[in-house]
Amino acid sequence: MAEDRAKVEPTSNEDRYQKVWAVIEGIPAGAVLNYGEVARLAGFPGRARMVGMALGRAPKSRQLPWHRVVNAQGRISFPEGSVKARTQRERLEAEGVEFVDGVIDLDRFSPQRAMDRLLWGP
DNA sequence: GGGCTGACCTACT
DNA sequence: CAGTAGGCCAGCC
Repeated sequence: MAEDRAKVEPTSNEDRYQKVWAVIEGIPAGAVLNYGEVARLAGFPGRARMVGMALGRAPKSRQLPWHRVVNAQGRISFPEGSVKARTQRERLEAEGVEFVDGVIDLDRFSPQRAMDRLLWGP
């Protein structure tokens, strides 16, 4: 019946956002992930845009480390010079993330590398 | 319900 | 290296 059809899609969008937020909360300080990677880790490959939505709709009470999410080119996805962009950059640099020409080396500042630094030092 | 937008990505030229 | 094209899909008219 119609109810069975409804159960084919058990997860609501709210649930999807919860998964996305959980992944973002798992990004260690000093590391960044791009939107597509967050989507993939949350179980939604190819849906990078959803991550942006989830971030925008995240409740303030959640205190997400939203600044650790950048785009696939390693650049901040807010208009350059905007308050948000500057805030994000400041927070990242405070954690040791380096910008070269406004670009972050995603490989060098991946969560994996961050964990390595934690264990082995810089 | 159709159309547009957007904190995006990959692949290809 | 830059620029384009197509894919993606939840919100919001």
